[in-house]
Amino acid sequence: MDDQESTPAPLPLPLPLPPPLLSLLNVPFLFPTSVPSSSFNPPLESTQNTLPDMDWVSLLSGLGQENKVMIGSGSNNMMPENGGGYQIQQDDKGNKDKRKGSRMKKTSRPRFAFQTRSEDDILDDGYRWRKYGQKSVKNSIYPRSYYRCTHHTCNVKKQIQRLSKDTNMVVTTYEGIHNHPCEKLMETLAPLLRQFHFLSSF
DNA sequence: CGGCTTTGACCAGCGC
DNA sequence: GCGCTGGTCAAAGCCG
Repeated sequence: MDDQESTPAPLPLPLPLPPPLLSLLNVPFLFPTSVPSSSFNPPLESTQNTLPDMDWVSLLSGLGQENKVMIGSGSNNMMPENGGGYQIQQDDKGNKDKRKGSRMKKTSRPRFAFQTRSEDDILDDGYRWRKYGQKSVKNSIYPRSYYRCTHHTCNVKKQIQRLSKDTNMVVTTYEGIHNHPCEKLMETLAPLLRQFHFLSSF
């Protein structure tokens, strides 16, 4: 049913790319484009440096702590490989949820959580999202919002939650990989691609 | 009128 | 087994 379950491992990229580009490359990593890169903060510098009021386990759950992969810090902390986010994976044994249909809580899809400093809850990552739920969560005065990609064949979800102790901080968790190009990006890049194609023909 | 948000209800996982 | 919690559904309402 869900053909995203067999997604290949993320490609190591030399530079951090905006989400639409990463999506085109089928790389399950996103970082905010609507905030200055200088204000971007990876959720962890190391596994010890957790946010005091952020329930990361809960936010990234559905997998259980034993299945959570925390990637250490590195020189390029924009990259998930270098600690720019959590990558959540799950082995076959972990997928023991017996729920039917879309109420499945546990998935084997990759998850990435990113912390951004922004006044806007919703980061413009180039994709269209439809909100399908909002829940108040424990230990946070702000609710958690649930979004789904509006593309017909795309099943990517994201959760957005603002930190109660640092109200400028927004934690965005992406689940799954877009299986379609970003419309906004394609519109933006079309002239550039044409130019590139023209120049490369020489 | 279609697409989206809001929001209460429902359901399953988990800890005790 | 029970209660709490998180994730999702779906009806109702809003908006362009």
